[in-house]
Amino acid sequence: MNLAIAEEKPLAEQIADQLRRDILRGKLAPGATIKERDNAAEMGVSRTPLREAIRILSQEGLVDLRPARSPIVAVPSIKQVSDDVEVLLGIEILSAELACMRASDEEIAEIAALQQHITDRFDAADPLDLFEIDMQFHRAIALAAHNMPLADIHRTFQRRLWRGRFMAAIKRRNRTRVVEHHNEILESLRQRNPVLIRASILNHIGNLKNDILESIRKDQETAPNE
Amino acid sequence: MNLAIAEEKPLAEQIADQLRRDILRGKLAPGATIKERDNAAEMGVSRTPLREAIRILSQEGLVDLRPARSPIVAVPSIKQVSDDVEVLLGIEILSAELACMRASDEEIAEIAALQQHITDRFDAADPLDLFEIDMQFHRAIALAAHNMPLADIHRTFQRRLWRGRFMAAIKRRNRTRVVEHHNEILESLRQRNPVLIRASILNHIGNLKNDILESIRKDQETAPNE
DNA sequence: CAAAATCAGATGGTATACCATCTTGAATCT
DNA sequence: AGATTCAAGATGGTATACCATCTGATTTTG
Repeated sequence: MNLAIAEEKPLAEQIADQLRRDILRGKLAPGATIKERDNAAEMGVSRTPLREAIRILSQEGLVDLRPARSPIVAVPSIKQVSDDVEVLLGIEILSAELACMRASDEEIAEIAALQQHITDRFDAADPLDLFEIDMQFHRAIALAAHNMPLADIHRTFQRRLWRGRFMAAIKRRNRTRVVEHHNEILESLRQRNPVLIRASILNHIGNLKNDILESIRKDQETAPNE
Repeated sequence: MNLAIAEEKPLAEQIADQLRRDILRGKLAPGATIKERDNAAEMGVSRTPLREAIRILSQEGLVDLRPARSPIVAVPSIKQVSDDVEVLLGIEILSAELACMRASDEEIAEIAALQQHITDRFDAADPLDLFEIDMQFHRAIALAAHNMPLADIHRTFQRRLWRGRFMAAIKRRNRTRVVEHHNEILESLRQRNPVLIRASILNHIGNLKNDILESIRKDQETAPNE
C-alpha cells in the first residue's frame, strides 16, 4: 500500500473513517461481523492497520470486541442506548452552558446560519443531508464551549446514537418541533443565559430516548444472530 | 511470548496497564519518549502489542502521538488541565445526581466505608495509599450512577488528572477540608438529594484547578525537551 | 440412531520482516 | 571557519508469516 503519493493520515485512520461511515450509513448493519482478513483484502490493505482501525471504532463504541471471535458492529441494548442518551444530554447541557460564556459572536453567527439552513430546507432537502446539518448544529455548540476533551466526548456519543437518531428523525419528521426547539436554544445562546439554555436543551433532547429506542428495536429484530 | 499458561487478557492490555501504572506513578515522566523497539525489547514482547498499548493510552490522553516521531508521555498544558478539570467536575456532578436516584443502600454503605477508612487513617497511612482510597471514593460514586459509559469517562479523566491531583494532595495536605467535604457529599447521597450533592461536589472540586496547575508547572520545568 | 470424539478450516493474537521518512552528524565545498 | 549536502542510522508505518484456539461438521462408537 505504498503506491500512492504522500499520504496524509495514517492508513489506520483512513480505514477507521471508511468503516465508520459504512456503519453510520447502515451499509454495515448492527451485528455484522468484521473479519480482519476479509475486510483487509477487500480494502486492499494488510491486517495490521485494519486491526488498528477496529480498535479505534471499538473505543468509540461502534464496534464490539469479543475475545477470540470476530468483532461485530455494535448492537446496542436498550440499557446502553438509555445510558448513551443520558451522557449525551449531560454533555450537551454542559457544553451549552460553557458556550454561553465563551462563544464568540462569529461562532454564534455560524450556529445561527446552520439553523437558518435547516429552517429553509426542512421539507425540500434530502433527509440524510438535513440530518447531518442538524448534527452539525449541535456539534457547533459543543465546539463553542472551547473545551476540546468535552467536544471529543460529544462527538463520540453523537456518533454512537447517530443511526438511532437518524431513523427516529425520518420517522417522526416534525418541522415545527425541531425548528422551534433549535430557535429556543439559539435564542438562549444569544442571550448568553445558561439557565435558559439548560432548559432548552433538556426540552429538545429530553424525549429523544424513547424515539430512538423505538427505532433501535427494529434494527435488532432484523440483525443477524452471529 | 507464548511461554506461560493460559493468559487472561490480551497482551496489549496487560502492557497498557503496566505503562499506565508507570506513568501515573511518575516512573515515566511527562515528556519521556516511548520508543516501540526499546520498550518492546525491554518488556520481552514484540512491537505489535506494545504499539496497540500505546494507542490505548493515547486515547486515554496519557500519551501523545506525534506523526513520524516517537510517542511521548503527555505533557499537559495549562489549558488542557483546565479543560480536563472542567469535564471531570461536570461528570462527577452528573454521576452524583444520578447516584442519588439509583444507588443501592449497599453501594452507599461501601462509599461510607471508604470515607471511614480515609477519616481513620488520614495521618497514619502512606500518602499514596490514602490518595488511592480517595480516588476510589469518587469512583464508587461514579459507579453508583449505574451508567457504564459515564463511569468510563470518569475513569479516563480521573486518570488524566491523577498525577497532578496526587502532587497537589501531598502538598496541601489538609485533613479537615478533605474529610468534611467528603462527609458533606456522603450525607447528600444518603439524603438522596441531587441539589445538595451538586453543591457539595462543586465545593469539593471547585478549587482543584489551581491546586493542580501549581503542581503541574513544576513538572514541566523539569521535563525533558524531547 | 444418538452422542461423543476428532479433525480440518477459519480466525484472532503475536512475532518478524520490510519500507519510507526523519534525524543527525560528518564530510565537503565555498 | 561556516554553511551545505548527503549518507547512515534510527524510528514509526505497513505487510506478511506463524501460532493457538475456537467452530462446525464428520466420523466413530455405544
